[in-house]
Amino acid sequence: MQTELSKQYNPKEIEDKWYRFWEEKGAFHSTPDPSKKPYTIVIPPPNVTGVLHMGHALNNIIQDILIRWRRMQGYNTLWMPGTDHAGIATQNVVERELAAKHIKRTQLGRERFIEEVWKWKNQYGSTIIKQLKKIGSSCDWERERFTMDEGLSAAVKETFVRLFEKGLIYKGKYIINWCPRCCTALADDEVEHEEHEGHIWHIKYPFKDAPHLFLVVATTRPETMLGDVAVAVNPKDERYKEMIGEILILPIVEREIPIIADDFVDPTFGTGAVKVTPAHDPNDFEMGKRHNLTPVVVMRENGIMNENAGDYEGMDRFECRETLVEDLKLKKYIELVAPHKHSVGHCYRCHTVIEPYISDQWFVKMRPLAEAAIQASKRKSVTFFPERWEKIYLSWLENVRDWCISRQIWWGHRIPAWHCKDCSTVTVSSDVPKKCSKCGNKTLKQDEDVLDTWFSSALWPFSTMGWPKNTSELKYYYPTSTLITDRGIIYFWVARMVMMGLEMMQHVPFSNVYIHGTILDEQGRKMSKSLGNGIDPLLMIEQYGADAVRFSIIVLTTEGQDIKLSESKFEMGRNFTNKLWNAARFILMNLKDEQPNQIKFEPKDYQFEDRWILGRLNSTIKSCTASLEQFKFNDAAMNIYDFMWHSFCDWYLEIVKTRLYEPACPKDKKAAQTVLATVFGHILHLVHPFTPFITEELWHTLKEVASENKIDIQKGKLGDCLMHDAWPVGERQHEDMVSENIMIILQDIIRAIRNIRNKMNIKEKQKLNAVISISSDGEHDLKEHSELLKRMADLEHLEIGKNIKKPDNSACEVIGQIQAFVLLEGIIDTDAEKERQLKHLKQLEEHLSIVRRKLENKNFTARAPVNVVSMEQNRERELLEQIQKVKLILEDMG
RNA sequence: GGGCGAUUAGCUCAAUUGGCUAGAGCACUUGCCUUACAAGCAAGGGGUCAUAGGUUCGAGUCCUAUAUCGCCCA
Repeated sequence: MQTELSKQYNPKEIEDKWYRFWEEKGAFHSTPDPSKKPYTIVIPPPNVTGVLHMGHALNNIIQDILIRWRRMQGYNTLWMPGTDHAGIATQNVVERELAAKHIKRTQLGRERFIEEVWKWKNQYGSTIIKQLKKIGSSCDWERERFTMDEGLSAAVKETFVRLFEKGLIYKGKYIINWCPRCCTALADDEVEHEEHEGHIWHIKYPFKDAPHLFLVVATTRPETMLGDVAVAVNPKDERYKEMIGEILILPIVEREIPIIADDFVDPTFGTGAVKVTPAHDPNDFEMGKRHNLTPVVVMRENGIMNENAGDYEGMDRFECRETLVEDLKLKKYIELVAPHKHSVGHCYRCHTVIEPYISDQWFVKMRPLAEAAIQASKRKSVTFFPERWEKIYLSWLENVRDWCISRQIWWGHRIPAWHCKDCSTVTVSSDVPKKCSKCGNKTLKQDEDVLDTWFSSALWPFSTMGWPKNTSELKYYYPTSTLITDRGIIYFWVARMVMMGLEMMQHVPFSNVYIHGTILDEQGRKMSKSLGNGIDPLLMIEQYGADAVRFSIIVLTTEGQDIKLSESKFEMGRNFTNKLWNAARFILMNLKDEQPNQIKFEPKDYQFEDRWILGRLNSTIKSCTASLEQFKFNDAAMNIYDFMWHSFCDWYLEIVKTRLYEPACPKDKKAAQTVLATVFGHILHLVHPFTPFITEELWHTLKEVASENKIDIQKGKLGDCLMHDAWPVGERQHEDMVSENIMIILQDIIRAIRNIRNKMNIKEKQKLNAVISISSDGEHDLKEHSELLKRMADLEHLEIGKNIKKPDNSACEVIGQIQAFVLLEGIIDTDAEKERQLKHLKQLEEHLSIVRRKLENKNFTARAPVNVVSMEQNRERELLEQIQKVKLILEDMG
């Protein structure tokens, strides 16, 4: 192995290598093992048509962090991967490809078209999987599933049959959301509503018996009037009370339609009289049922007007609207046209305006299923993080209507229902039935429709484990642990998985749901193809490395908040990985010994800085683990970042250099080397879930160089790769608040001296002399560390003592009870020094006044907890002392 | 119309659930190519915590309004 590292980290040299290494070792693979606790995540299956975007990246980085962390903690972790067949989306993609070759799907026929889709899937379907590997996802690829594969198809059929037999699936003619471009029904939540600046037309409907009199109705979709079968008013509406039961003549069509009374009509909307079009409006459909009206369908499936539209037959629905309005105007049937803002539904796959349409469809009866899902979250069998999403989940379940599951497309799970040619009985079965279940006739025809893709996705947490077979996987891994997803599919997917899990498995599919934020562009807009504001994660990986992308994204991810992203944000992660790399470079250079010996040393041989860094490491391990347990990924990442950079590199590495370069004795050097390598090894472990590639690379090198040089970096046995190594655990023996507190004081003193040096324009290399005076008893503690102080502050001579008087020609800094004097004979800038002291005095006095304001408040001293009061009292005393010192210095300067 | 979220340094975000002088990263200023790292080092400057009330000994944090922006549902 190469142990000489380049000056700058180059992710390209190592990332693919390690991914291959892990995959070849089968390092991601999990098998049921009852002696270990499982930790399971099922991936939100991306569409086979999908290409990795930043949202996927974030989603999968989080999953990978959890999986890698839990794996290191000793759980038997399974991250179940796979893709979704995305019925409409995939069919659209393949249709578009065929269209380029001037082929229509209908020309091919169902079977040949489906062959084409499979061909497409086999060629392009793995694109997103390859991309997931690029970002380092440690999925169990041996178990990769696809919603259309054999096992999952069996699960879909089984579920359909069971629900049907239980009466939870039914077929019937209802108003559904129809996409005239995709030519299929959609579920309610597959419709996206948008505010449109439209119009409202007030149309005059003449009375049959008095053609010069009119009833005026208001509509935003005038073309549907062709299908009107009544006009409705509120029975309590005084204006129309007398007219109920009268007959109107539908303009243009000249159909006779009655005026009916229905409580549903809102008298304050429009004119208070509404046209009733049961075939083209959900409310009117219900009203039609209540009044026994026969719906008139005026549109074909593709949005073209049909024979019931009379002269408008053959026109597109919007063309019809325009023409019809013109005709109504000409014939003076329009009373008023007003601009009107209203929400219009669009197909979530192709954005075509949705048409409410009466049609024969399959439905899942949602109430009983939803009720169980509601109870599950109320008793906390499923917990949302952040918890506010529970309300969103509940409100959907509480108001959900029956789910239209049939789609009039070809790509998907064909409904396992067969219609008898003779008695038209429907036989539902997971195998092809030989005869009609009622009349025994053998000529059966399978239902043409396929199921909503979300129907199969809803089964994902158990269908991927082999259900309906009772596999060992199912027994071991189900229910899964955590689901990580975006808020956009709480209804589509999360709620439906809970319903199906409860119904089919009698158990929720996961105990925790973590909802992460959405990635936005710099201006806070959603990233979209049409805006062209997306950032390609693969391009970013190419430029900055996968680890840098992962780390940057995670640092930006504060719990559940959206993330404004720009390319430059990735520099942060790149700098972090480069810092890690160079820290490793330094350590590796300094572990190398000409004649490595097994030098024995005891814990008592550890120096102050060793104890300090081990203590800091210990608390970092604890806080980092605690953050991960609470899904606070950015806190965990920043914790390690801060420790690695600002404690380990900035201070420990610098302090320890003398021990490496000019050791007092071999033991001392060995101790420093051991601590250096041990702490860095732990850092690599802690960072590994965030930046798996670079840490794996550095760990292997570190391990090798350490063992060559007989440096024991980890008690116990070492794993063969970092990703299978144990997650660090905090150890009491390393807790060391004493060293931590002393180090804070030493750092303050060093910073103070450096500050003076800087303010007085003294070159860094120029050695200075200094005096440190302390007004309390801590002088021995300070004296013990005088070598550290001298080295870190670049001092030649240092005198430490109690209450030493300010030396002449010195600049001073007051740090609590300590005064640091830097002797500057001939170089001191008196004015600058005076200014510094005055500024400090002002700060101290301001602070004192804040503290005094509190203490002078009798209510404060009486009611605040004693510790808070005594804290303020101590502070007052300290401030007074410091002010005194600064004043003396100023006096001394004249 | 209903619900949710956001508003803190020039920018992007934190703040352990009400208690030290509100912290990071980027940007900025000054000085350094100091043999791990200029993707770096050292030292700095920078905040009326959206606004107005209220609760409290004490509010960025809790309550009530208001404003602006965003998301979801109808």
